[in-house]
Amino acid sequence: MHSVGSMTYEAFNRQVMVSLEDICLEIFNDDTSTIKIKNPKIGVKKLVKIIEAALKLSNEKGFHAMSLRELCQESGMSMGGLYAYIESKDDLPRIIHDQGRRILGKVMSENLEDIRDPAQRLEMAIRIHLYLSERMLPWFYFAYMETRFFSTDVKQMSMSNELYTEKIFEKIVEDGCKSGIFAQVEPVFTASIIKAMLQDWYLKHWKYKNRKVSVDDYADFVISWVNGFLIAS
Amino acid sequence: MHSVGSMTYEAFNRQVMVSLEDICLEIFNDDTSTIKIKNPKIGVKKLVKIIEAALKLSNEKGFHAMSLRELCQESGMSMGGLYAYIESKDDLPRIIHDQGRRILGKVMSENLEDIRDPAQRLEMAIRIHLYLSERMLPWFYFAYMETRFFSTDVKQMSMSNELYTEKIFEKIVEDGCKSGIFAQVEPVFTASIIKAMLQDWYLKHWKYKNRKVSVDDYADFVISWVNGFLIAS
DNA sequence: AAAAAAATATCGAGCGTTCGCTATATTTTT
DNA sequence: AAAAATATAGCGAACGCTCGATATTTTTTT
Repeated sequence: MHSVGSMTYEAFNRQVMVSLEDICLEIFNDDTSTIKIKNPKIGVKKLVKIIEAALKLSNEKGFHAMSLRELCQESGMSMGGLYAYIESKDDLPRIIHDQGRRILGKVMSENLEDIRDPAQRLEMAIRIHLYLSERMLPWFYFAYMETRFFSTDVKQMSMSNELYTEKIFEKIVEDGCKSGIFAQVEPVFTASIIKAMLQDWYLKHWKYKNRKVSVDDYADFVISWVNGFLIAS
Repeated sequence: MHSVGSMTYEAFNRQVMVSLEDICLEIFNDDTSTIKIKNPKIGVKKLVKIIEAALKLSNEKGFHAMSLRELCQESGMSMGGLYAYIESKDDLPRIIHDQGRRILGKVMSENLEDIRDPAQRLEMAIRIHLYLSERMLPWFYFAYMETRFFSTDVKQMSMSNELYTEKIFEKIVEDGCKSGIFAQVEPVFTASIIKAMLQDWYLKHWKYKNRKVSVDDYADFVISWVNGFLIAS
């Protein structure tokens, strides 16, 4: 069994390798119908640039307000060139969500699979989620703020993503309650509120940055709060 | 001193009168330079329709994606008619924020002014904020989701709004710590997290509606969680 | 290994459409 | 009839998107 007491953001960064290139290669190989580029070396490199530029501009001024001409300038390509990678502007959110979903799923399951104790599992889940959102902040922000604008299928993809995370916390709390380690609480409610705390980190990032609160500080505080409720009460 | 134990959403609705007409009359009287309508009876009525329509469409598809032609159709007026009430599309967020800020400030201060006990004061602040956000859900959603897109002055107005609320909670927690009623906690952190919980109510409203969680249920749960942390630990 | 040919990737001007906005005409109210 | 409010037609600009031309890379031939 793992010892999770010493997990920090620094350790997370050393341990968890999520290369944007790797994920973009997967997307490149999957989306052969929309991506008209053959050479993976070229395609992946540009895909990375497109996603980074789209996230940057969308988070600054909103996806709708971002024009494709701006996106071209930011990612260093032309209108025509861009359209070798997407079929329409609405393709972008799908590509971006694809990328995030793959990483989130991979990292969460990898880090939780061999921790059995509910309290340790809960702490690890909270830390991993916070650390990953710190590392992929633009993606988390985008996924939260822009989802409501998109087509039904992208919206559903995003919602299932959200429920996936929430279910993880529900399950842990439920197990902890059953085994008597946690107090008898409502798992659905509890998971909701834990999630709200985790989201506050990436939605109000500027606030915590201004106050010089590190992600480790925040993680410690959330965990102490959750434990205060689940164990003391 | 008030007894706050029995405060419910129903009681809030009976007690707290926030008429959209009244607020729009105030806006109408203040914005004489931008609003070119003379007759208050006509002007206020249309102003209400414009605000309601703008909130509805913005929350559905985003402020940027909402065209003024759609807004005209939804509010039952023509392009020319609309421009008797606004100088530009960017006027709308300012008017909407104006309206919300007035109500929020009024309701919060009115309901908190004569409660001294920190625990009661905290509970009342949580309930009032939740109940008000339930009643003015489109406004709260709009204020949260669209702020980042707007001009500097509207953005600052919105941020000062946010800090105003946060300061209320900070102050209460601080007082409670000093007087020994609450455990020794970090007021800034604690206020942040309480705020995150309150925001979750109006940001994820569909989720709680699906689960048939009423705003009273949610308020009870938040308060029990906060008390669990502030008093038990 | 150099040259020619083919395949791949990039470019940017320009398409039709819709945007925010306004000048002018018309209707309604006083 | 004067004033106030509304409706309409249309402006220039910017939008998403396309397409023929061009540059670059890879493959084939000599």
